[in-house]
Amino acid sequence: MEDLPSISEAESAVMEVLWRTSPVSTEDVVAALKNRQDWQEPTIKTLLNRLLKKGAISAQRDGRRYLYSPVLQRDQWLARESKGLLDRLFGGRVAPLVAHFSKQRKLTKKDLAELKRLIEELEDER
Amino acid sequence: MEDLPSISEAESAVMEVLWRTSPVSTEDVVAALKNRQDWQEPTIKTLLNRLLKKGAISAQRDGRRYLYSPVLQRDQWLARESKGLLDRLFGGRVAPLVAHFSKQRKLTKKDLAELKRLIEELEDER
DNA sequence: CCATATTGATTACACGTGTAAACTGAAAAC
DNA sequence: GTTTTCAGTTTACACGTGTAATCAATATGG
Repeated sequence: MEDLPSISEAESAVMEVLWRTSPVSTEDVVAALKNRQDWQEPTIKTLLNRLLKKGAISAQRDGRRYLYSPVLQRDQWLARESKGLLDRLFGGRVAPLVAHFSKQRKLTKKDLAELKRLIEELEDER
Repeated sequence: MEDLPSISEAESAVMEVLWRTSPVSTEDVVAALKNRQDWQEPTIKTLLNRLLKKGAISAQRDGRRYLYSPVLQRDQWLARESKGLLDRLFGGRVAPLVAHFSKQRKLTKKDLAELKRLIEELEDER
C-alpha cells in the first residue's frame, strides 16, 4: 500500500505526455517532448526509469521495448500540487488566490466570464 | 541588477516571519517558529544565512547580533510562485484552476460568496 | 551464426535542500 | 584581565534532481 509517489518538475513533463496518450514507448515520449524540452534521449530514459521506480508509471513489454502507462492519475497529482500551493501561499483559501491574480491583472475578460458562469453553476448545485 | 532570488520551502517559512515583522533577530525567528516547525536553532541560522547569501534578506548590526529584514517582498514572491503553479498546472488560466478546486469540493460557501463579490467588483472596474 | 543496431540499465556528477553540529570571535561577567 | 557565554560562520552530510554518458543485453540483418 504505497502512498502517492511525488514527482519532480522534469518528471511531470514526462507524465504529461503519458497522460495525454498511453501506452507509449520511450521513442514516443522523446518525439512528444522534442520541441518543448531540450533534452537528450538519455535524459528521458532516466526520467522514465525514475518514474517506474517510484511507481508513478507502469511498463509492459512490447517486443524489444517497453510501453509505459501512468499509474498516478493526473487528477491526484493536480490535487496534491495545487493544494500544497494553496495552503502554503493563501492559507488554503481559494478566494484570496483569485484576488491575487486579479490584482496582478492576470484575469482576462474571458477568465472573468468563465468564472462567473462557473460560480453560478456551483451555486445552482446547492 | 540581480534578479529575484528563488527561495526554498524551508526558507520561505523564515521569510514569512520577517514579512510579518521586521527587523528581527535570530532569536526572534526561532521563537516565532518554535511551534510551527520542529527545527533546531542551528537550522534556522543556516536558513538565515542562505537567505542573506541569496540577497533575499538584509542584516544590520545591533550590538553583538544582527537584525534581519526582508529584501524580497512577499508580493513579488507570491506572484512568482503562484504564476509558476498556474502555468505548470492549468496552462496559465485561472478559471480551470477554480474549476479544479470546485471539483475537489474545496470551495466553501464562504468562498463562493467571496468569489462572486470579487468578480462583480472586477466587472465594475471595466 | 555473427555483426550491428537498438533499447533498457547502470553509473556519473554537480547543485540545491533539509537538517544540524562544530568552531570562532567578541562581548559580558566576574 | 581571564573566563564564560552567545551569536554568527564554517563545515557536514544524505537525498532528490537535472542532466547525461556508458554499459549491457537482445533482436535483427546479412
